[in-house]
Amino acid sequence: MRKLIVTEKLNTAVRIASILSAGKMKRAKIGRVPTFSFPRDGHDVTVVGMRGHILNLDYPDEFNDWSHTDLRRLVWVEPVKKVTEPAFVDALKELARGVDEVIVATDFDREGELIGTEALDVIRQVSPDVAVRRARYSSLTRAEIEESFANLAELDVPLAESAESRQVVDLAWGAALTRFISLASKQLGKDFLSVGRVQSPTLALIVNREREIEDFAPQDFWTVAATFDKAGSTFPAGHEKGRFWVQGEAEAARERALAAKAGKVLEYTRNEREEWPPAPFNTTSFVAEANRLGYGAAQAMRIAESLYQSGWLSYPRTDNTVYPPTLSLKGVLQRLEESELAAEAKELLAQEKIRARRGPVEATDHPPIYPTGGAKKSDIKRQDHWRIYELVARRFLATVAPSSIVEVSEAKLDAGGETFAADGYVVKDPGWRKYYPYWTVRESALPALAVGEDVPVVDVAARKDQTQPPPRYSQGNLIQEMEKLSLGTKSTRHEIIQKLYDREYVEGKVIRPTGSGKALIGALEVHAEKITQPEMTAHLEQDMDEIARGVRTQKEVVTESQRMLEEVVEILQKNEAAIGQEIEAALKEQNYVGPCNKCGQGTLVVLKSRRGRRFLGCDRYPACRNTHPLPQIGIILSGEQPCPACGSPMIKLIDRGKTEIFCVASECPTVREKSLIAACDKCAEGELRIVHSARGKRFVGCSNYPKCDNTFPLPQRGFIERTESRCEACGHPIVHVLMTGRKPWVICINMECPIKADRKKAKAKRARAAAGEKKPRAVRKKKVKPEPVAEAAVTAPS
DNA sequence: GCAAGGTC
Repeated sequence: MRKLIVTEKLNTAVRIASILSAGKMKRAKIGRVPTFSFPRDGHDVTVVGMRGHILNLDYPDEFNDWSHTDLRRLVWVEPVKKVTEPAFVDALKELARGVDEVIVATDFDREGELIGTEALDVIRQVSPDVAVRRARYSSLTRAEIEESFANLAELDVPLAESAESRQVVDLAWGAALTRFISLASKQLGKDFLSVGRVQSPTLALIVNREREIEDFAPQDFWTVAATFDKAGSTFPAGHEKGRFWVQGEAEAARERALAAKAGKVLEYTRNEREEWPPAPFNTTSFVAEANRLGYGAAQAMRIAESLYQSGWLSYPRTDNTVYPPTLSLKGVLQRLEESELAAEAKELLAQEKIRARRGPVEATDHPPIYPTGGAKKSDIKRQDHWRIYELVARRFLATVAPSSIVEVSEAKLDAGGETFAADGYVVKDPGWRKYYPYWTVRESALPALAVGEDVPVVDVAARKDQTQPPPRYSQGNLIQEMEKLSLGTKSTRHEIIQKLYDREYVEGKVIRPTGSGKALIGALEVHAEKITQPEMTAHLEQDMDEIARGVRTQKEVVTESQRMLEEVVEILQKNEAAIGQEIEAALKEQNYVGPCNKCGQGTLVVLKSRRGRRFLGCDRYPACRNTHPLPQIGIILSGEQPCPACGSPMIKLIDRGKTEIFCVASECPTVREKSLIAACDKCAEGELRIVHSARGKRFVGCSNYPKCDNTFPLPQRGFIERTESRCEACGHPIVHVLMTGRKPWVICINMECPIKADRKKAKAKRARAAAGEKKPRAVRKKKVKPEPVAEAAVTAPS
């Protein structure tokens, strides 16, 4: 008998084949698709792994023309299944020939059931009467795989249908509303505007937060803080009341406390407290943490997937925060002994018992994200990949490390009838913190006090403060909020956020909605509220459960949804003109910078080149061909006022909280002044200026480019200050690099400067000497910060 | 040129 086992992905195919064949499977390929064959119990068995969904729902081709499709009709069109992975479909068809039994062994979840059904549909085209069984496993351990293949079940048709209902509903709502909004606002082709069950409520979160910030009325309040002195050590204590809303009351409290000269200790406690290690990483917590290091959600996932593919990390798409008992913590530590973190791994291996922190979510999909191999920096060459690997490896180390022990003390003191609270927080034993340096703690000392004793008052101060609006979302916060609201899945949330950026609905590291993002949500809330609310997902989930339980049919659920959608489309169409105008106006305003400084008739607007680079151009193109380069990072807004020096429009650039206004004209004296380094020493015609590459890196280049190709690299961080001096050794310009809290760094811009070569040699010599003496060198941790900020006006060579 | 869900 011939049996075919179909899995969801290559990895599980390899694993299942090697378990069932005791490692003795034969590898082959059909086209580009790997297969694994072996004999078992007298049968010929072949395992093939797919690539997730191999089919996708779409409308028949005659509905492809957006401008000529009646939307109310589109709502009721039955979508067809189109092949998205032809190589896998071909391979399945070939494998289906002469097969007696198919065992669906895709992931044990709703989508897995549908993915298996898709494969089966293809197989049945070749072998209509093939027998079908289902293997259900929730982890890829030998025991569980053996068990699931010894107790095969049946394919769960209603479960697959529930997933298919989701596909139909998402496509209908997504396509109808996306087309409507794009047509109404005349944004067609690559500039289309999209709407969806997950993306629109996510965008609404951002827009609503922005409204809260806009509507926020800050309120003044005062705080009163006293400084006490216990035998020479002073400590601060805040007034118990916290915020005083009336200045006079704060002042009165301050004066009463000050007049008292001493505070009487009312309460004093001191306790040692255990602080547990952080929980193992699931996708959400990993992305949030990587985001704190400066990585975008999509970028962090891309790197994690790449590290998974090359065997350094476990599967990065998981909800689980509890290591399964089958994962050998000791084994992982032993592999890390081969890594850059060998010393840390050794220390943790020496523990009497190795146990891990359990996280709040225990799921069976995949283990939490952990390092599957011990990597050295030379194994992972890209610095951004290395930092992600190190983050995951250190997180793992922390989860198996001992608790941190801290001493927490609290005191209450009375001074002149006013009560003050002081607290101390001191790390006694860093425990896991030693292995996980990403979270810094703020320690505060509180001297030991005795209840009833008097301590002198050194000072009492009242400080004015203001209430703050809620903060904008970071990508990390947003992904956590999405998880809380069940918006999207571990595999899609980062993609949804990326989509909001791609559509230019949002911008910035600290996420702000753009004009079009606000206008879109504004219009949808009024006319199609459902699609802006997370509850739509919750309802769909319920419907899917009911289909899976056999309480309702796919047809019932889909028809009901189509009816609602038809109503929504009707309402939208009635208001099409107004909705379109609102969004168009917002788009225009969003891209407007000022009047054209060349032709005087058109306006300068932010445009995108074919390669996605943004630049300023005149809207009278091609009559006026005026363009100006723009920084590629940060938010671009109109500077509103014309440049005082040359009268051209100005731009406001917001990047990581820093706002800068500068003139768009690269020949403007204000711009030249900011970017000028010195006269070019190569061509004698141009001058050397700070310019930015396409990827946002700054360097020094000649203004005579492309005639003169003189360039020099620059440090990517810090403010570059021009000097009049030239290098004594090579004659190139000297610049100062200014960073807060550091002395100015004086450098010659020439990388080949003989002085630098000498220094390098000396450093190498020192290093050799140190190695020769076998002196253990302190590990110097490099502080790595996110991508550089462009602080000079951009004058890229044009 | 639509969505969201898998996976690379």
